[in-house]
Amino acid sequence: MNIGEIARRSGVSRSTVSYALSGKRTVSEATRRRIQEVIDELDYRPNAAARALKEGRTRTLGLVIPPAGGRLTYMQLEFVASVLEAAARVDLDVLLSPSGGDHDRSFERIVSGRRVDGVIVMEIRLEDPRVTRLQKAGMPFVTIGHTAQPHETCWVDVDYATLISRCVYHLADLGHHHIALINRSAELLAAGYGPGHRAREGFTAAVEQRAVTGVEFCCADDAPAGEACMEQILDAHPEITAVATINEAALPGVQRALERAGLDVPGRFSIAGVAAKHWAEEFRPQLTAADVPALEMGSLAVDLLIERIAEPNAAPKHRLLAPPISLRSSTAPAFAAP
Amino acid sequence: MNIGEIARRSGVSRSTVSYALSGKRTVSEATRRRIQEVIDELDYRPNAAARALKEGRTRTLGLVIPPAGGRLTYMQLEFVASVLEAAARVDLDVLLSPSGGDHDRSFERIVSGRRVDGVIVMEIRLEDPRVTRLQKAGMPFVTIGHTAQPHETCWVDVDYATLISRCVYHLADLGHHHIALINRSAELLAAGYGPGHRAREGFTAAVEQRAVTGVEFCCADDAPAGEACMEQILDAHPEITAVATINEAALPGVQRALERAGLDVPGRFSIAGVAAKHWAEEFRPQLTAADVPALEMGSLAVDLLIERIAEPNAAPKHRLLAPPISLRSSTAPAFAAP
DNA sequence: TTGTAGGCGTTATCAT
DNA sequence: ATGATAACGCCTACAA
Repeated sequence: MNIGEIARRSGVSRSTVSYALSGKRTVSEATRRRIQEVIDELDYRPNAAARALKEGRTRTLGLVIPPAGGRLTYMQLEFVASVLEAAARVDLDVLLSPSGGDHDRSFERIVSGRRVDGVIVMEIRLEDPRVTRLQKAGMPFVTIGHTAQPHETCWVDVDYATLISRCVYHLADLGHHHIALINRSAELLAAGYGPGHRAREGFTAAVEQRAVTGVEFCCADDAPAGEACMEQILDAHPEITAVATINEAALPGVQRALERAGLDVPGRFSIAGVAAKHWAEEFRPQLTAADVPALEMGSLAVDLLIERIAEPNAAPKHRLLAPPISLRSSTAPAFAAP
Repeated sequence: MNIGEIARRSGVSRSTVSYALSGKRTVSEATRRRIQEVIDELDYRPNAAARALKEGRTRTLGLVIPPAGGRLTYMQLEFVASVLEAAARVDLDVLLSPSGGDHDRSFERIVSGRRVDGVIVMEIRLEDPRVTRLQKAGMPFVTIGHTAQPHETCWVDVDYATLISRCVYHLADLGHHHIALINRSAELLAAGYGPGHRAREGFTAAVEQRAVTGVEFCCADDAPAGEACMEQILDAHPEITAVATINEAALPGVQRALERAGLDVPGRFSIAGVAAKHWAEEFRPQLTAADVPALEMGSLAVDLLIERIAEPNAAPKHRLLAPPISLRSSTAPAFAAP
């Protein structure tokens, strides 16, 4: 089914059908209705490829997610969902590319095959070959997280430094003098993963400012690692009474280790962090945390990208989000031995 | 950058470039190399829209996932990841459409806009308007789960009836005489959600065959609902000593309710179910469960779809998977009061 | 071994 | 208010 067939059946020319559809020139009400009837009957819809070829745009966005191997965290998942939703709202389709590195075929297809009008890239590293590639290809893009050259590109990010600082302040205010940071994995940090580095910075700065002692632990993104990490903390640093964390996937394990050690939260041990709201509320007791606004970030990223596609040469825009900390039930004054 | 430019710079005609790329006719080694050099230099890649228009296929698959509102379970997430991976292996892109109902714009764009060569649809209902729509549009598709007319379509599914039966047999063999089924939500069941219905069938049949008593509970897909449901079971049916479940998302809540009730698993209470392996292993103690082979299902679905695209009129193929139950640590002989 | 030319389905310019 | 027509970039039958 194509526009020619619709034209034939409605007894008009193809251009009239096209204009009736786009509204870019006036079409008499009578013919418009006749055309619409035929269209409805055959449920015709313009061929996307032909339109893309002619218009030079695909009405499709690319979303580059971490490679399929690693599991998505709830935060990432929520973000993907919100991008899909925001794109659907403005009638854009989304092509997913699970690629981390540089020479990924699916990534290459998307950028140099002009399959999409713009790209959103998740889980950006401080030095990220994908960003370089997109810049070179002249493909509009927005990143989630930013590189070491933040002023050059469009991005949306969470201000992990500030948020972790706030967690530390909050814990210090409650009388905790020895605080641990449970960061993301050492590999991720070594690879230049921004949130990990910025959490570290915020932690170090806050700890110093409040004159409490702070120890950082790296931890892989899953429950068993969280359990092991928490055990190690309790074992090696019995003086520690509170943790701050950006590693939401480790939380169930952290929780388990504390339970096993017989440490009541928050009576004997406090936890504060940065997490998806859903995750924070599943924690028992519910987690005092900065609720990462993943939903908002997704639609923000889509908005920025659409803007950038429209004006590829405008100055890059960024948004650094620092959501407030939601006080829930996982923090309390430091336990004072009777 | 287009094929004409490559041709110009290599001093050959466009067709020669095209043939050099596709290999569909012999090109002298010398010109082939010259062309390749130019291509590498400009990193040219054929425009996907032009190619799709000419060839009548997009080299893209559609993946219809549950609408963005509801959260994906780990099983679903794993499935999505495996579809992406399987598609990437054969150089196909994947367009995601989050749509449940019938008149979804993104779904319509995909099917009647010829944006994809075929579609994989998740979370099929027994009567599913999307299936009808795809059939009417003549779009090749594979469903995850099947409708009430299973012979008419291609699908991959998990044999929930058999798996839940096996769970019940296992529990009965251990001496449990009163067993509960924690099913998915009542709304889902009412909407004709196949897995829920088949779990029910398998449960009823197995309970009858082993002459034990069985009670079914519906439960929403999240931890709080699981907690409430488990509490209700313990409260209303103190004789029950074991549950079988297909509701993996409820498991953390179930676990919590049992802990709070002071019921050791598996000493005092046994649990067996159907879950993503990851989920089963996160449960404490690790869950005796049929590990849903989500990864395998994804690549199976992609294979079936590719086959169907190639032979749209062949007899529909199906695969009903019944993975074995992995014995872990959540089931034990029924507790005998001393 | 290589070149020429037509058409895939749209949109948009020009003409009526 | 509407029609004819040229292009978008690619592939491929046909010609040389």
